Amino acid sequence: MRKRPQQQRSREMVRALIDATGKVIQQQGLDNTTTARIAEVAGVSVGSLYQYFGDKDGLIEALMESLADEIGTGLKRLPVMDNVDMAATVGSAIRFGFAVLHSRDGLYLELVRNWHRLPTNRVMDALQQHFMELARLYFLRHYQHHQISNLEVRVFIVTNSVLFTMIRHISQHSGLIREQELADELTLMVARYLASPPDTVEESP
Amino acid sequence: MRKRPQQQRSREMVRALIDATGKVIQQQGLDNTTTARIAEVAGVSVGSLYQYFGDKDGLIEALMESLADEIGTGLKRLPVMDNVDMAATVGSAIRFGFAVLHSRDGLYLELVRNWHRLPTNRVMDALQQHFMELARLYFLRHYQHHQISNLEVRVFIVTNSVLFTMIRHISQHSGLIREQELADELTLMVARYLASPPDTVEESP
DNA sequence: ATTGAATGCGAATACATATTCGCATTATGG
DNA sequence: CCATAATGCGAATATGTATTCGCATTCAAT
Repeated sequence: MRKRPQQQRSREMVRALIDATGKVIQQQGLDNTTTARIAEVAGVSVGSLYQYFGDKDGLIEALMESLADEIGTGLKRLPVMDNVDMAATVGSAIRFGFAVLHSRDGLYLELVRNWHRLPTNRVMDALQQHFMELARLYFLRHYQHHQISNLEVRVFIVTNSVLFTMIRHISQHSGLIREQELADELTLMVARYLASPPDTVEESP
Repeated sequence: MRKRPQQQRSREMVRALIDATGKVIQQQGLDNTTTARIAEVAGVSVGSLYQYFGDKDGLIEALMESLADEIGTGLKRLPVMDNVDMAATVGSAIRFGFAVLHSRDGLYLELVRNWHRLPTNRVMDALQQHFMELARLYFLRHYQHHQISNLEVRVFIVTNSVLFTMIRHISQHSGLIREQELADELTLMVARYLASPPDTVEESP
């Protein structure tokens, strides 16, 4: 952020600009998101935009940071320790994921679709770290008898698998597969995987 | 393709342009891939480029088509029916996936990273359809005793999970997780999932 | 009320890059 | 060889968009 807003009106403008950025990305897509349009939607001029954000990317970064907070808050509310049942726990996390992706009229969807050219990494890593923490707690509580030595790898796999399967489903497969079924199947896969002891592969029957 | 190349030299030029497109995307990234650079690398002029390709996207489409063939050929060579063991079969498919993503010096990686704004869908769908076919055959052969009613959903989940976990690993996590371990764990997850009967979730111990 | 700092403006500028077009060169059939 | 079509060229053009800058307006302290 180029300059720090000091007065009331400028703080409001910064807020309006960040909100407008989200709205424009959600409505026009990331590719058609221009500084001109953002300023217009925010009801300010392009010039003012550059008072507080070094460039367009700075604006987007600020948006991501704002959203990261939002997700963090949501994650902390997840009931992980209440359920003894692994599937139920995983299921609630997956439902939360779907809810986030569907919220804000597709803004999250557009952002994660373009994760590669955005500072999505910070959010993704935060998310993974959160799940890592949850998983650690869960296993400490319920699975003391068999150590999961490679929990990090498993959380990495599970996080990415679920996230991108959801995204692909929402953005392409509109209709052929019902979301409920997808959620159930994802839950099945993840719960079985996480509950299985390491370095053991079932033989085929 | 705007015009059909008739003479020898023009057919060679079209080939050179497609190859150059791949090379430039791989070396400069999709964002910095310009028609000027493509023409330069191909050793022809921009004007000539537009003789045979309506626009830049047409060129990229031609590239994708060419690569789709390459993948299709590779998939047909996969030994699916030889192994009775599910994990071995899944494992060989996953190794094939890694091999493709690593081939061509990161070209595939850059393409799939930007899957959303490219005609990757055709390739993705083809890939999924292939795996669907393989899965159907495999189950017909080895799992006649329990029907997998929702094979489509499962193949959808598995394909996307594996593909995007690989991509995330190759592009971000360079080092923290070894590729061998990731492949093994993915195999474990997928094999267990595909082998499990539908609508059944293990209770926690 | 005055004044200097903070804020706001948006036309003008800079830049990157896709696409065109008139002309030059090369191939092919007779 | 000639005539005609096919091919090839690349400077010039068109377009979209990020960023700047000189001037106008508003705030806040005295």
